[in-house]
Amino acid sequence: MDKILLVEDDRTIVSNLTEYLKGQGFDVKSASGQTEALNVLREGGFELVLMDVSLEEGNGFSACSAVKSEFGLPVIFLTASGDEYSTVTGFDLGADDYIPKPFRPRELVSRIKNVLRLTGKGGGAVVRLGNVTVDTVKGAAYRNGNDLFLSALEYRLLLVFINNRGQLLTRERLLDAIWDAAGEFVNDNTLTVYIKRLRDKLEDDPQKPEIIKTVRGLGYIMER
Amino acid sequence: MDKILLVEDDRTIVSNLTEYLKGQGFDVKSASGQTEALNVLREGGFELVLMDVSLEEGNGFSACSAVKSEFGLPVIFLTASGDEYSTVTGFDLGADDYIPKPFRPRELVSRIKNVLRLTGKGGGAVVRLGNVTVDTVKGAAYRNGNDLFLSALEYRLLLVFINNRGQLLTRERLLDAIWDAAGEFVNDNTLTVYIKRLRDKLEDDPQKPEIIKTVRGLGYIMER
DNA sequence: AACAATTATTACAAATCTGTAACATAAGGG
DNA sequence: CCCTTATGTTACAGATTTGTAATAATTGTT
Repeated sequence: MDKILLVEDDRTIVSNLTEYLKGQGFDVKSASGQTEALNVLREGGFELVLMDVSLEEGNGFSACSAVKSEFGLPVIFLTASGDEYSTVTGFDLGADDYIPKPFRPRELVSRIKNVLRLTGKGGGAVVRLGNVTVDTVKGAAYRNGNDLFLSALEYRLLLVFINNRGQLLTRERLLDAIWDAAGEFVNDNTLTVYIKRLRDKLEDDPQKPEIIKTVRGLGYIMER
Repeated sequence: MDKILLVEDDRTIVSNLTEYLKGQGFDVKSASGQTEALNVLREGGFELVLMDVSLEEGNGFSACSAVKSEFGLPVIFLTASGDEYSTVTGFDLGADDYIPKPFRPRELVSRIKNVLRLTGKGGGAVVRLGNVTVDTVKGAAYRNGNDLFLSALEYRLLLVFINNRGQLLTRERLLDAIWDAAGEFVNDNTLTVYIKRLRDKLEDDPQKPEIIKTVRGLGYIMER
């Protein structure tokens, strides 16, 4: 399960939170200060950092930047001072959420899961469409686990559908999204051909498309 | 600037928040209930929905699912009841943040910007590297605003660097990330050539790379 | 059923991508 | 400074991508 680092110097809080979060299925490590935190992070495998901003050495904010820049992990601030200044500055420094103490453990878990989902850590950033999986972190699409080796434009076209799932996309809008944005002028049929190429790679039965559907006279739509 | 829909039936709150958010550079529209909200959303162009969960018709939670499924927009709940139940359920239904009333306007703005950043709406999901911009939503990279037309593999290689910024990446790791994952066996020099191709497109002066740096004997690193 | 309009399919050259090899240059150790 | 090794550069052939055109199939409407 997701591995979390808790940066907190209050032994009681550490022990309580650790126990609670472990009970919720997280793998929890702790560190009592910034320096220790960075050392523990180097052991690798962490998905998120929970950080008390009332830390003695430094002010927590600088530690946040350090975590972000060296490890690229999401950070949630826990703080006693629920004042406006801290909130704004915390977010400005790249905190992904901010929870004033006292907080309820269940809310903490909700927010942890939420941040993991939003940041695409903990197994996110992947869109599933039937047998097809699109991983925008890797920039690749897979079908039944096999790399589809989409061409650059096929991939871009697929992203347009994915980012507008459930919405009808007109031919014009699709053409604009891929070709016109670059100031190209292409044959109208180019889109039709690309739709076919995508379907041939994505669909189980390209003759009966389930992923990219035609809405005659209007355009195409990707079902959710 | 970012276009936001405020769903709230209290006229006073609507007028106060609208004014404040407009002052912060947001384009704010409002709706007093779920049905109206969905109609307004159909006018298009929205980036985020702020939703009061103490709405009369329905309970706000179902409206959240509707917004998510039909428009794919991030939703922030505003609520009078800061109770645990609402928080958990709100996140479960896909809310991207949850702000109990009363809240400070500045905190609201922070959280809006944060959600826009995390969800990649509002011009987010874009990574800037000097003159180069990578938009993983569009699946494209730009230099001074011009599409670089990276090939599929060039783009994938770039993503590996971006997702590991500030970390040293060995040749082996890079080769694995792009080629070995697909079970390919390629010449070791293939990577060197791709590094050059990327640099030729990304760097201002490919002879003096600033974005992808060589760490002799160890690998390559993308600076932050 | 006949028709027009839309969408799908196929095939094809030109452009680009991809991997390799051969050669060039740069960096570090003795 | 010389030598070795790592990295950079260039050029090339084969594969793939890309856009177009010609043709076929489908759909909805008379």
